[in-house]
Amino acid sequence: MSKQELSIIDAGLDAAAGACCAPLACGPLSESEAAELAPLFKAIADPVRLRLLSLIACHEGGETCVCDLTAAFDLTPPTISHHLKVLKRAGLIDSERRGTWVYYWIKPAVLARMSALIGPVSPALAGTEGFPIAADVVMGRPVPDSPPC
Amino acid sequence: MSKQELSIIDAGLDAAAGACCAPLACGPLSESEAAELAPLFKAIADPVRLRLLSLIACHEGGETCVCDLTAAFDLTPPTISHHLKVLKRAGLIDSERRGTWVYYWIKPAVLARMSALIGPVSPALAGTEGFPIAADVVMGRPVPDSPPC
DNA sequence: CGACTGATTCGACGATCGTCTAATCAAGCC
DNA sequence: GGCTTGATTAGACGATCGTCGAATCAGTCG
Repeated sequence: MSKQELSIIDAGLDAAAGACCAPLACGPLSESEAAELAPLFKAIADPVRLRLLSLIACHEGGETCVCDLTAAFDLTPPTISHHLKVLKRAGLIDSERRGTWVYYWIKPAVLARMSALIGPVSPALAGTEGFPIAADVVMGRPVPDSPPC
Repeated sequence: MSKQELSIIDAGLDAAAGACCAPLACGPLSESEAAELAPLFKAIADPVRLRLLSLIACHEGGETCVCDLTAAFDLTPPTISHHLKVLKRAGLIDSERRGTWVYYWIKPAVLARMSALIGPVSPALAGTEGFPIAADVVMGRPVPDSPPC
């Protein structure tokens, strides 16, 4: 059930990323692209989910038992379960039941694409192309000098 | 008015980024770090604001008149104004009145740091599904090539 | 000054969100 | 089979969010 959601997401991201070198900074996002991208950011736009994500991401072995996650918060198990569901529906994590316990792991692909969208250029390209934003980041003001695409 | 908010944000980001080489994937976010980071993502977790941001970011000259922005949506001026305010309060954009018109421009620094937080790893790894994030060099981050946490 | 245009603030409305308790499902063990 | 433990689902509640119309503020120009 989360599969087609994922494909939709991927399609959207591909569209957004494929159009130009620096998705956000270059091509104005279309209405539909924005509509597909926004839920991804909404999924991580919560302190609890942000911490959940980082707990899962940094756990050795790459996966984390739910019991370990609930223990890290002052919230009730249902609440944690709810947040995990939100993250999973967004395609940021996946899970599997093994015996009594359920394990969650992170899916870095979507996260990386979100990162690439906001951080104007993918890290790999950054070195070769001298992309604007990385350079003028330091200053508050925009530097209108270079046309990205 | 937005000044102290900004400093708070910067402090939070510095704390989050300074603690470790790969914020999300390495150090489990503290409660307070998550509390300061989440609003940043919430600010862009809306289709309209995402489009606003991209419209401003990709506009030639680096700044955009509000009138151009409202024209790009089916929403009323007050609504656009509201979204711009949200983005500004988050520290993602700034504005200035010049005569009759108000111009907005993007502040790439915060955006770049958000990007670094969620996508701290090279995209090569991102393609492979499933496993954790080897924390390595980040795009813009001045990570001293020191111990990977 | 007074009218006009562009942008924001104010209040109100329905919709969504985050959290909880209670109930249910899943697997292991007496 | 019947407990026990771990995790999720269901339903309810208050809080926050996105949008609007109306009113207000800021400049410009007759």
